[in-house]
Amino acid sequence: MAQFYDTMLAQYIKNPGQRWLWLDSIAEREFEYKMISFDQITAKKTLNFEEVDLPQAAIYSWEDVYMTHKLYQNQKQNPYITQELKTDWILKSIEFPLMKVLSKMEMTWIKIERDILKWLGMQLESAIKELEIEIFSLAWENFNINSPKQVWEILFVKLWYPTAKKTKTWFSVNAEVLEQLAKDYPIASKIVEYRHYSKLKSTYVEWLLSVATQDDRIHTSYNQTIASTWRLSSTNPNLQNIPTGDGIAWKIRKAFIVDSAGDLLVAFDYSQVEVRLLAIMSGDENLLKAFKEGRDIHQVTAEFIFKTTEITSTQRKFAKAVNFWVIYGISPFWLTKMIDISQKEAREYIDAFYENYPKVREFYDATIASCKKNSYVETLFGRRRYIPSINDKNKMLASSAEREAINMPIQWSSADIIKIAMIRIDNFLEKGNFKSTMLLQVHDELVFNIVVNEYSQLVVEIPKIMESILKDAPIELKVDSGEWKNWKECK
DNA sequence: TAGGATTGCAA
DNA sequence: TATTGCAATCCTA
Repeated sequence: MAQFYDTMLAQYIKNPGQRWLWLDSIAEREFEYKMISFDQITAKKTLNFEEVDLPQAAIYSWEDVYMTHKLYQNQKQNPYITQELKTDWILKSIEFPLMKVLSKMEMTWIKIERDILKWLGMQLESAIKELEIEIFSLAWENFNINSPKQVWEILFVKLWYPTAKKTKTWFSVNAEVLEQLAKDYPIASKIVEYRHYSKLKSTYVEWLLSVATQDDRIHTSYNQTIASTWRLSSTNPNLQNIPTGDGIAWKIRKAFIVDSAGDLLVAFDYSQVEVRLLAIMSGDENLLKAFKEGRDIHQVTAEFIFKTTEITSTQRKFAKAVNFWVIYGISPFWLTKMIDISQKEAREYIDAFYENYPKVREFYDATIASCKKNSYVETLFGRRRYIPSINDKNKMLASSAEREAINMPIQWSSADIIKIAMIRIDNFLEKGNFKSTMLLQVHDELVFNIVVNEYSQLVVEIPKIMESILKDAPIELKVDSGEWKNWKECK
């Protein structure tokens, strides 16, 4: 394997929260060296680089090379990037190889069906028009519904509706506030509906159409050094936030189609990675047992909490929220907000959870204690994140740091798992000379364009690779998959 | 015209 | 009173 190294990725892995990772920012920060900027040398881009005086261009280029090398030397001596901390391993085994996989994915364009989007755009357009008329008549005047300020004026100043004021810097009129009002005032629900449709129209339908090429293909850029969680992010367009909802929203996914007739679009997604990781990392017997028996984890938690095997759908919903709480570390207050229960009940449910998954509690206590002592937590793969605020005198800050400390090792380990899976799958496809291609990554989901005669093999092999990332774990990960003609049907 | 504030979509 | 992202729109500076 060819040797390669990336100073930006190394810098990022050291501190994913750092915002400015461009070479000139790092040079200034680490070496107090101010590099010549591109703007400077091209007189604010009025010149092409070829037109720049050769001596100047040479110095500019020399700086790039020199500083990169200097940074590389610096990183090699940095105690953080050593074998001991596994950072070196993560760079060589995950981040660097992933670069190649991502570049391939960026060059492989996903196809869309313009007509579906255009048709959808028209549907949305007429729905928006109708709602606009209704809203204006309910408000007794025309105004800009997209302007929060004007909505506020109409609802609370002109119409004197109860000031359900939820302030940040001003009065909020977001969906949550409006839905409260909607019980008594139809205009509020109309505005919510209006916003929903116009969101879909401008952010998805129109945006996708505008970034699509002549031959109806779009591609996204994956950023490997943006997220403070070491996850990927996607831009131009962002394909990681395409709606999944049930209404008109899901029709957007219908527009993502196969490359050529006969192919299949297949999505493989990790099922409940976080809870499985919690089981693996805490070693909790009851949690592990539930997974070994292939049981529905929310059902199992519900049985623990409500001490019966006859679980209603509401009880399952509650249990699901409790599982959610534990993984994300949200407060009991939030739990009462998500499901309609008292704080006392929320406490009881949470206590019941810990009672029945005792090692989860131990794991959390140990994680928090170690974070308090060392100011950092680590993921399964040894990525280290410093959370000094855990020892802050400010109680709010400290407790939010505690939540972060228990949430991070679980949630962020999954970012590595899928990255490793992507590298292995790419290897597998390359070695076997497969024509099928990896198209998208959406945090815990991978989408492929699969050529029909490779289907039977890949639909077995890809999940197999994804599920076996953690070799010595007591339980395997689980991947759901299926065959489809467009992305919408993947769900 | 740039950028903050608000809003809402995903995992 | 969970986290991380990207993008649209409005509106002020």
